Amino acid sequence: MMEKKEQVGKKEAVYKAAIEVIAREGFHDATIDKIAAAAGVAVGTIYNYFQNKDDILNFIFQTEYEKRKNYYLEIQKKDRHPLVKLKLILSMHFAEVKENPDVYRILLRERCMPRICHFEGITRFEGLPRFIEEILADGIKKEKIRSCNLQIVSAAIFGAIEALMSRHLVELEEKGHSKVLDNASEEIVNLLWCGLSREKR
Amino acid sequence: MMEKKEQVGKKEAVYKAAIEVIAREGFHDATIDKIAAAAGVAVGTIYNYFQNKDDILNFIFQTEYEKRKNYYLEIQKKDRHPLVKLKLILSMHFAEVKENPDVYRILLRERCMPRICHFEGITRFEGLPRFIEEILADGIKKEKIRSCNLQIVSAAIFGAIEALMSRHLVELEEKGHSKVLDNASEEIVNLLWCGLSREKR
DNA sequence: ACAATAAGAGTGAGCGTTCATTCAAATATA
DNA sequence: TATATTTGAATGAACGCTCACTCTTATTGT
Repeated sequence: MMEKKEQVGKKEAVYKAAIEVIAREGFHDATIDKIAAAAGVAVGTIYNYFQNKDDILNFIFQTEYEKRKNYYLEIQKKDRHPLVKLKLILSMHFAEVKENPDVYRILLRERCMPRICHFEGITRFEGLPRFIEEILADGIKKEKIRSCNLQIVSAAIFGAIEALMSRHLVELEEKGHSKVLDNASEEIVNLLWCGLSREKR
Repeated sequence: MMEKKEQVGKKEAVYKAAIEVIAREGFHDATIDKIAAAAGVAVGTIYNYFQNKDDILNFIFQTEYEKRKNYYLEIQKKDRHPLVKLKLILSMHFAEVKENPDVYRILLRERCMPRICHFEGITRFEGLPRFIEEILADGIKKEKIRSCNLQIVSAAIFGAIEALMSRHLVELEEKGHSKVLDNASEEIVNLLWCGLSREKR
């Protein structure tokens, strides 16, 4: 009647199929043929929605980055103790990885692709620790936490988050289930608050 | 008739060339031709010392894993405070990444290859947090540090180490120099000991 | 002379990408 | 309403290129 024809969620279908296949086989072994088959679509069709194979991965990273960024921003502007904010970030990530393991398999595995210029989406992702840095900075300014080296501590926290999610996914693959993340956010926040010292406070 | 095989350090030459090329281009784009050229050797020669391309990467991981494992074991059996041991581990890694950035570019980037069965060397590497776990367990038993979830805390610490090294390498590539690791081990050990609380102890 | 090792052009499989063709729905025509 | 024409999404066989790996020949060492 008007507009284009029916592309009823074809891109969506390709997107979901790509996540499934790339998560299972890795980006390198995830051929266009496999993704097309999983999406129930012809090879050529994929190229109606994506420029090339790299573009698919980039799109995944972009999309998922936006989600996280928005959540980070929301948390950031709350008026809470910095460690409460950090706990929200931890819980968000841990809930997401439980709900969407495939996505995180990709984010964590393919994040370190070499090609410099391509994959803008990946480099964006590397900016997430920046949000943590700002939360810490704000907390120091408001004298809620002690002063520290922001770059180092924020990188360490983000690294810890990633490592725990990786650990969770490995356990999931090896044993079919995982309790790694069950108390992880409490444990980490507690560690960040009082450290490992035995003295009571 | 001197030895069973090998002429003067051909395997060593290939090994070093492989590290250089893989670090620069990533494993996928590091072709055998390039490695052979960098080693000043013919393609066929490489196959006298390595079964296939994967075997080269595996060998790198194996070799480098052994180095770290031995160092971890040495530290582990010292009679020191657990956080002193941890600091030694941090310092060792940070010194190594400064001295041998190419090796760590590979260890950190290619560590998350998908192929399950292959790359035994990589899965070995994933065992390193275990040593941290044991150091912590020992420290708790001897009442040097408070009790905590070993799996979570050790994974977090190892993740923090990796993240800081990655950060260092990125800065190095972007700006040509990096001070990220200059005070990193002190900062992290301090964080592990007293956390971010403002209260004095 | 005889292994042992090096050499590197050749080979074939795999895969990303293209493009001529198809065909059902949308629109125009009568 | 019935029929002709246009449109462009979908298709998938074919293409071309990139490697990992092989194999025959050359070189080196004893």
